[in-house]
Amino acid sequence: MTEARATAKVTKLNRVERNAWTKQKIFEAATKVVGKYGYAEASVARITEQAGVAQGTFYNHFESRQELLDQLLPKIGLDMVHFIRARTGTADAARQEIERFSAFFDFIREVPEFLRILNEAEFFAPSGYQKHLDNISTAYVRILRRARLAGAIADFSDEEFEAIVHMLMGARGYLSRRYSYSADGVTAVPDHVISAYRKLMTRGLFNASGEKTTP
Amino acid sequence: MTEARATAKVTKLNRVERNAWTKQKIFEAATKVVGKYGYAEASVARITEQAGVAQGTFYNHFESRQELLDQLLPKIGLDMVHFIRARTGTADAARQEIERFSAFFDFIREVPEFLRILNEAEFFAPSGYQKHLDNISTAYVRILRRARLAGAIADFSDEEFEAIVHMLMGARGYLSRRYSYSADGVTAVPDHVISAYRKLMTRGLFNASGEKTTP
Amino acid sequence: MTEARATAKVTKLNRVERNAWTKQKIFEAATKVVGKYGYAEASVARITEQAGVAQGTFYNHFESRQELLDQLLPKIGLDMVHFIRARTGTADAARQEIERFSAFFDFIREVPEFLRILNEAEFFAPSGYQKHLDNISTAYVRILRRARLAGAIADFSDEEFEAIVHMLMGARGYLSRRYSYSADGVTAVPDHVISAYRKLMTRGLFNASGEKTTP
Amino acid sequence: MTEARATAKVTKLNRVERNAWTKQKIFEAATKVVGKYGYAEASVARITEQAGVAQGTFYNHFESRQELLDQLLPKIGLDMVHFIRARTGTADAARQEIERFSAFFDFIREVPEFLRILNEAEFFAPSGYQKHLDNISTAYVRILRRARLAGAIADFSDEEFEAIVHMLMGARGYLSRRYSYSADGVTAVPDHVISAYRKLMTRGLFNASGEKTTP
DNA sequence: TATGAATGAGGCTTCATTCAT
DNA sequence: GATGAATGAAGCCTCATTCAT
Repeated sequence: MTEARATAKVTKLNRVERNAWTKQKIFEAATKVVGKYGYAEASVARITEQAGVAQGTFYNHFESRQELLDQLLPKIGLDMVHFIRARTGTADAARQEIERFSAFFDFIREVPEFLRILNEAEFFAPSGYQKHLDNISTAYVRILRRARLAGAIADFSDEEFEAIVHMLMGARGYLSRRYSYSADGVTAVPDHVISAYRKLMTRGLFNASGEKTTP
Repeated sequence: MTEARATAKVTKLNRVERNAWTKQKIFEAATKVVGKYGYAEASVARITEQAGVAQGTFYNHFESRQELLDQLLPKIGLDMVHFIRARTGTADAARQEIERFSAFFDFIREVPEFLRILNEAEFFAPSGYQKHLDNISTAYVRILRRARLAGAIADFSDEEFEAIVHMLMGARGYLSRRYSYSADGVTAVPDHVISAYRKLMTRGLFNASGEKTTP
Repeated sequence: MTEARATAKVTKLNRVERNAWTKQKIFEAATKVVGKYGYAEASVARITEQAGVAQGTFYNHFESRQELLDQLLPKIGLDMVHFIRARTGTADAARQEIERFSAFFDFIREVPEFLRILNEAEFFAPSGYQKHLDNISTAYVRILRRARLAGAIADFSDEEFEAIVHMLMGARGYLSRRYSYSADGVTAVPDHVISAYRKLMTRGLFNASGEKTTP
Repeated sequence: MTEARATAKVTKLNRVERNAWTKQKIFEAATKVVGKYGYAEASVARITEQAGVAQGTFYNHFESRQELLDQLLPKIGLDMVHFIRARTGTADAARQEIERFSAFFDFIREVPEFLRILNEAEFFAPSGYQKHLDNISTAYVRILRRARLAGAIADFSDEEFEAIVHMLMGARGYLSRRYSYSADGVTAVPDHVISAYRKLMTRGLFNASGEKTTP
């Protein structure tokens, strides 16, 4: 009895693992395909071929093509959050913002598919996009609030924070599209872009600590 | 102007005029359809039906569906430039920027289709999108340069201007999507959004003349 | 008539005629396919192949596969009504009923596809089936009423007529399935079937004029 | 009895019993599913889900989906025969026929799935349908023969009996479909239907003893 | 130039059945 | 015997584009 149960458990675990692995394969294939061809060209046929499974298999793991597409961005978005958090030091608030800004572009180079997945999601995976936006927005506002508490930001209301965060996200998006796309991959963001961002932020948002104030 | 032409009667037109008239009808139909359903749903069948012409007629005026889609944004984009220019006064540079920012959202309410056409163009009409971007970007950089010449902006290089412009466009796009969409049309942008934008600009970009500094 | 048109040569038809001709081809193909394989196996691919047109063409003439299937029975059903009417003489009511009964089976032999199209329609083309049923039922009830007026039937109410009609239709369906199907087509109904029907009707429904009353 | 077995607890069954129990569960599930959704929607997935077993399990008990579907009607058909027999009294032949007719509709209300299973079987489970037909037909003919022997029916040959039986079955089928289906279940057959049937039978088939003309 | 039917590739999804565990 | 993921064929439908009238 005990033995039987034991082997049953192992078998089941194996099954579960196999299952998860297949799903993971499909996920990765989708990431690659969407990253390379965009959502519009990410047909189930293409994804499953890339994953090396039959088309029917797809529907053992996802209700529909859309369901997968909607899960794509939030999943990678979390990876991004962790990545950026790990790259943010303990300097003052303004400097941390610059670090986050830079880390965002570092992540894009690390996960080249991310950019396209992010940018197109709004129209091809709206519900996934919304989820991602909420994830990022709330985290970001929390950061700004903390900075305000610490005295690094003055004169901005919570509502204004939310608007600011949308501007920042929008700015990053635009910049990344303008400067990071290239024929064969993603390149570094030019220095002048970062310097422009720093100026805008340190002067416009933060209590100018990020810039060496000329005496 | 689009509207004027559109509402003109179809009376006694010669061959050339009839031709242009038909093309114009298709253009307007496409604007409506894309504005309402998005590029993805803007099939040739739908557009020609809305225009009241046969499907085949479409290909007498456009090489392909994509060609029309690519022309859509640049065309309306110019309308927007004119609209904003007409709404910009002669105040100081910082105030003018705020005026432009507001005028942008006014235009969105005036031409409700614009928002969707603009936002989706990046992915469904990339070449048209690029053209629009260039149009706007060069015009905008020219404005900033003039402001710098006039002493309203200091300390920004031409390259940085370009980056700034992209950030501004990105910010507007995000904000418009966040605050302007609504169930039955486009609503006004909340005041706190405009105030947040003003603070960011007047402090971060311009030589703080846009804010009345309380003594 | 359907047949006449169908076999007409395709010589110099104008647009409208060509269009109707194509639709007719699809109709006939569907009749053949459903008659031979049943609705379930009547895929659009099979029908269009039989019709000699592309699959896409199908949807220029019918909204959906179901729409065609639903039109099939009522269309042939009308042919049947005409056929039976033409074979009904001017004898007394009871004899006419027997004539109709026989003509029904004659029609089945004339249009062998009819049987299957009729029998399966209830489940595969319910709305078309309903329409056919209404067509037949109202016509039949009218006939019975007239017979009652003429004194050939007594003692049946209108409601009972409706029930009777359903029984008659059901009986025919069953009988046709039982006796008319065969490996390579449809065979004649045995005499004893007709005689059984006659007895049931002339004694049960009509005022026994159809039988030579033994003195 | 089916129901009794179905609701029995799964306690302490040996191998053979467990096996039969599983098969029975699948049977019942199929009955429910086909009764509710029809054969066409009765996918193996749906049936096994309803039965609470894995899809693979299905194929340990049935060669194919079709095999199960073909067994469905004959099985329930026998239940029906028993049911009707139990409700048939010892009155004269004509009255018994009316009793059977009524009992048929009673059974439909008792086992609501039966109607759909019966009606659709002809096309979705033809071999099962044929088997059922043979079961019923032979039993019915035997009854009529006995009535003839007893002098209740005259003037019908054995072959004619068979035709009559098919008519009766057809009539019932039609009537049940016409009068017994309803939005939320099966309703009683209207009185005028039964009266119409009685008239047809007592006059057309039997030696008019079934109708007592009240003076 | 205008028309609109014809085309056929390609998309998403379902499903009976198999098979390794 | 039970399980359930994997398979791949097949189904319906959409749509940009072509072409004869």
